[in-house]
Amino acid sequence: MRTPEELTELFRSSGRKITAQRQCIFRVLQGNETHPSAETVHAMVSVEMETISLKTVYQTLHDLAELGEIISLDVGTGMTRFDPNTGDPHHHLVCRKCRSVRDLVAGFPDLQIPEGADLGFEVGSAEIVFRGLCPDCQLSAQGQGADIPVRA
Amino acid sequence: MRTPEELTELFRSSGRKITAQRQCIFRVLQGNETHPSAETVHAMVSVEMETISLKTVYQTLHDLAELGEIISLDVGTGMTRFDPNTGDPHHHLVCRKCRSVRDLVAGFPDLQIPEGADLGFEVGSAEIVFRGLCPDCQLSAQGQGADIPVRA
DNA sequence: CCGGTATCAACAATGATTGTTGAAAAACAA
DNA sequence: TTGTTTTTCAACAATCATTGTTGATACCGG
Ligand SMILES: [Mn+2]
Ligand SMILES: [Mn+2]
Ligand SMILES: [Zn+2]
Ligand SMILES: [Zn+2]
Repeated sequence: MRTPEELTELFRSSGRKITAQRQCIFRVLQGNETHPSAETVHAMVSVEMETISLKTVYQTLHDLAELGEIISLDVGTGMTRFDPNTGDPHHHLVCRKCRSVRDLVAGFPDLQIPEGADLGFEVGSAEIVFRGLCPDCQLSAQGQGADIPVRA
Repeated sequence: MRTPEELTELFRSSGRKITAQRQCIFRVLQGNETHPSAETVHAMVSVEMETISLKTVYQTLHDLAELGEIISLDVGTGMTRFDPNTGDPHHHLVCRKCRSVRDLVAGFPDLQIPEGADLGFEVGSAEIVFRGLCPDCQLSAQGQGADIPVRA
């Protein structure tokens, strides 16, 4: 994702108008590595703008995704997560307990599908989701503690 | 997943009763490689039993998942898919257009996370989702044709 | 300044899934 | 066979993330 300033320019040049809400969302997303959901973005933005609506957040996130400035992620946590890190291709670590999502910056160049194993699919991309326990949840996982079920 | 006969025994020995509905679901799942959703299982079972309720299908699928006989999959198609192939670990090919899901039986033993890249996560499993176009959709993809958006 | 967006609140709707109820049917142990 | 327990069913309502709607107000930008 580009800087809020560049996004401002991009929005304008793509026929969109610049509002305080949108710029606030730009700022919140900038450098954010937590892969927030729309709700989470809304909560963060609400600190600065108490009256911003969740609807507006969804709209702006969709605009950003449409422009390729953020990526919509579905890692099975029940809510779409948004990722401003569009620069380097990467994979994700997902905590089974608290559902936090972190980047895993590693190549894995060996995702070549063996001859004939692709069943005729024309494969365009591959995503790896590593599931486990984040550092925080390892501490609080003394003995018991059920995982949060993955979506429904 | 075991055979319908073995599942019948397993259900009984786990305190569950055997019904015509459940056995019908066992049969439909047996050897099914399409990763059906609950709705799809319901549709298939309905051919034999017109009055079976979707609720019953959900219940039985959950029982089977609880017993480890099938796996619940979330590959971003909006509906949970069920996989009776619990024998060999494998990954999945997902069609961007029709959302069909097929097995990709390949090792990928090189999913070792580089030192320090795991951010302290205690990683238990890794799933790879390959996205692309299935053979059928390659044919009907002459020129245009929008992808079905991934969940929401 | 003016026209077109954007935002807001408030609300309804979606779609997959789960919960509830009460009645009827079936399973199965004795 | 009988009696207890489970399961199923229909018909609903509820959930949760997300999208749509409306009408009024605000404000961006040429
Ligand atoms: Mn990421
Ligand atoms: Mn599979
Ligand atoms: Zn955690
Ligand atoms: Zn397809």
